[in-house]
Amino acid sequence: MKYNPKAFESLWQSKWSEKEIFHLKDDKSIPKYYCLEMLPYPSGNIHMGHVRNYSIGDALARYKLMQGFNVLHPMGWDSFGLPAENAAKQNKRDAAEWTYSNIEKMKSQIKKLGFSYDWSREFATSDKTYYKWEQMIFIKLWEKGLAYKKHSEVNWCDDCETVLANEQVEDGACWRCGNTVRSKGLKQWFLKITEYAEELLDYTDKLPNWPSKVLTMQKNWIGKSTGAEIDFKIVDDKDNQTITVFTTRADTLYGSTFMLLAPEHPLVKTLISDSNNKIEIEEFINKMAKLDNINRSSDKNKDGVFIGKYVLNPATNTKIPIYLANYILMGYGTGAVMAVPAHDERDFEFAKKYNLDINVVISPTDKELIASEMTEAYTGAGNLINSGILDGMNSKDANIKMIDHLGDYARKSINYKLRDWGVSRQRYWGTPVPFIYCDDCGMLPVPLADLPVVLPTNVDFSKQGNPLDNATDFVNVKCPKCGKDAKRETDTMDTFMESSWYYLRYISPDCDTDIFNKDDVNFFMPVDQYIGGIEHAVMHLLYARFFTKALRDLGYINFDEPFDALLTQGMVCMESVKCPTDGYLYPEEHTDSKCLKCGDDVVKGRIEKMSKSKKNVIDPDSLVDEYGADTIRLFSLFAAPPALEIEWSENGVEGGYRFLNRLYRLVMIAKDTVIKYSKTPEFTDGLAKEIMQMTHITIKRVTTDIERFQFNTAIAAIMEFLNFLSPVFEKLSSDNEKTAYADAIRKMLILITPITPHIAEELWKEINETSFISDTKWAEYNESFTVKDDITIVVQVNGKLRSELKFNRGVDENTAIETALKDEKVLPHIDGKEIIKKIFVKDKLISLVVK
RNA sequence: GCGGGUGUGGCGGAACUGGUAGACGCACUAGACUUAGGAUCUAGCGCCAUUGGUGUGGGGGUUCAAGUCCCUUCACCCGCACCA
Repeated sequence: MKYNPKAFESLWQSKWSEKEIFHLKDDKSIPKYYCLEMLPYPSGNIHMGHVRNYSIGDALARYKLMQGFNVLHPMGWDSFGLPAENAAKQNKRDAAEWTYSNIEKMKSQIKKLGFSYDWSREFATSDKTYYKWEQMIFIKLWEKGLAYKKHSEVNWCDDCETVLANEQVEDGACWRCGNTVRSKGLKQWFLKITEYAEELLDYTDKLPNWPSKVLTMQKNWIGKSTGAEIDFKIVDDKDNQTITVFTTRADTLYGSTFMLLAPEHPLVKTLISDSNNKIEIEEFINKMAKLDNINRSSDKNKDGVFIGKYVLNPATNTKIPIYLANYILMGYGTGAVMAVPAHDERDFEFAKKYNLDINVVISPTDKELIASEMTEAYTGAGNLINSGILDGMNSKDANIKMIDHLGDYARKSINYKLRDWGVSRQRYWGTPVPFIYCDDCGMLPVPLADLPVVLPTNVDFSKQGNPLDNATDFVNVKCPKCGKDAKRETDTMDTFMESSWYYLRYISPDCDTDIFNKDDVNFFMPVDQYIGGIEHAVMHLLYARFFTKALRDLGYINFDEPFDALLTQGMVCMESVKCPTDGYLYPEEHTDSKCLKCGDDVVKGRIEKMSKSKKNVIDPDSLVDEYGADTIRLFSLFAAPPALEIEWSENGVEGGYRFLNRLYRLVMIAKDTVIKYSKTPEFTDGLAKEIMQMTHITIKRVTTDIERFQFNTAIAAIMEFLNFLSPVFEKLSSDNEKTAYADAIRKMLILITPITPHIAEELWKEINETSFISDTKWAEYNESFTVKDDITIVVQVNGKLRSELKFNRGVDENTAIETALKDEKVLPHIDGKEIIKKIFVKDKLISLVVK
């Protein structure tokens, strides 16, 4: 009678599927619970990160189902993207064929883990029945002015031959392939996410169930600064032009001794037209133009050039020189800055390099600043000096007064770092942007009746660039307005578009009359719990929030935020082994200490995120074959709380397997008793009472632990319960004791169901239960049964633990303290001393202070 | 540099509102059973020593009582980074 998961796991999976017990119920009177895990990219194989993500989600979804919620727990595939296209190119396989066969493979791997997905809602985002509606959303956004096309400098990856959103550039490199990103001018589609900057920021304070880390990252990404725009008159300008700067420190205007412009600033061309060092200036501009944004900002050295012109500082009315500078970005603010070298580090460096005036206008309280002696800018707080009307004020007041004082020359202004989302990709395997270009009628959306614009198959990958450009059948089209020959847009959409609204489509995946069924979406949204990796903190999670707000404003939905609660699970890590000469090694390439390739000593002990390049990947699929799904699920949840990283440990997995073995053995030994004694036990005394107390204490612990996602401690509680029950079986004598024991076993199986559902079903069947344990009602506890009668009161003397005393619960203060004062372990510490304080904490502790 | 986080046995980690630090698991030690097995069971297991002392990165503070609260300091991890 050995635990043999292979004998029954797949059997139960088929039964669940056959009886559709995880399908959403068509009944809006049942309270809903939407549990969602981030949908995977179908690379072809699941990895441990998936297993962990889905084990967490599944434990929660199953728990909620057992609690009686109508649980929506879907799964699908984020199936557009570059790898399919690369496979098509390299292996001459059709991208769709490659993608859908990967989906089949991954689906069978996921299914072997026994997750409670409602597979009837499954879709792939590359299905035309999905992206049809994405095209419709795109057109609706365009109609509302939230999608537009413009020429722009974009981040370009030569390796992937595509544009990257700002969010997809990491340290100047492509987030996908790591290649250095360069700037390139292209006509591009954008979504106006900046229109929602303020609301997206505002709501970061209204998402209490999101990790603060994610919210902070989004806040920083949106990057709001409140300040002012100030106009500076250009000296001796025939057109009386002004240059507008953005500043957050209008209070320091008296200290502004020069102005800085971005080399691309639109006024530069006219300003330098009659300059006598025009050649030098143009050289500088060309040098900057060659460096792209990324390379320019990675060089922290200050570089600039004087353009021979001046503006008037509107506060001091003095002439100050205009420079071009490498660190001024055209993309932020107005591309022009009032430099205040005394109080800005960058401006200070620049002033030192070019020998420009430094005027102190903020005086710290503890010292006097002397411009000529300063070695760095003073950016701290202080009071205004050398600032005329502002003298003596603090920065905040001075700021307001300055703007006010300047009248028409200044106005309050808000700036964001957030840029509009560039969604054009010059790639094949993505959703076609549904637009048509007609020489006569201009750019037109594809009529809604003609959607979807279907991605063609059999495109030619042999030429450089976007294969769609050469797909003549696709490109050549009649103008929907005038009927003449026209061309299709060949840009496809960023794949983050698909993941921005898939959670809505799950609710009515077969809806063929609209994007989704609005009533159902309004009922089942928002997602109650979203679970996924922290790597999506900014990109996906910000885009999805934006989509939700945009769809709300288009009238499709009536809520503001898509995800009520977010859980970001930690990484799955594993020890890596590195050889000084041969790099990372697979397990079979080294012994305990030596590299089998070259004989060098290996470096072990570094725990790193599992990745192919570090050769420290464990394949979940083969682990499932070896131990069964339950063991893998159990260990994934037991090793650490969900938010922390876990270190995969073979020994730890074995430990989980042993536990399931012990569970299986005990239930098989006790099963006849469990079957025979099926009534509710009476809460009396002795062993029966003890068993019942332990049962109810465990139910309480597991319930509260799952509620706060502490699956590790929930499992620990069940382990303790099993450790308690195992030796008790042989001690059972009375009927009530046996009834209490049988009840305990049943409850234990219910409690473990969300974590290890297969063994729970199997043992449930063994004790002659005919229903599925998976949709059995969750165990409830009686608070009064969780309270034990005998308690231990600890005695501290001067804060040190001296004794433990047994009492009945509720013992009164006097009795307890009197007993403590006579206790032989306490006496030596109070003998001959004066007791100056006695503290009594009911049922817990006595603290004596003696002198 | 800015922002966020984490420091508890040999290891992963417990400890709700301050109230017996180290639950549970791994590893380890000893023993039992043995057709010798990396199975199972029993016992032990923070550190130092003899009663006892000491202990949650370091230092200080509040308190009868601090892993938990306050100040300070160190180390590591993550995110952003010339954003005016």
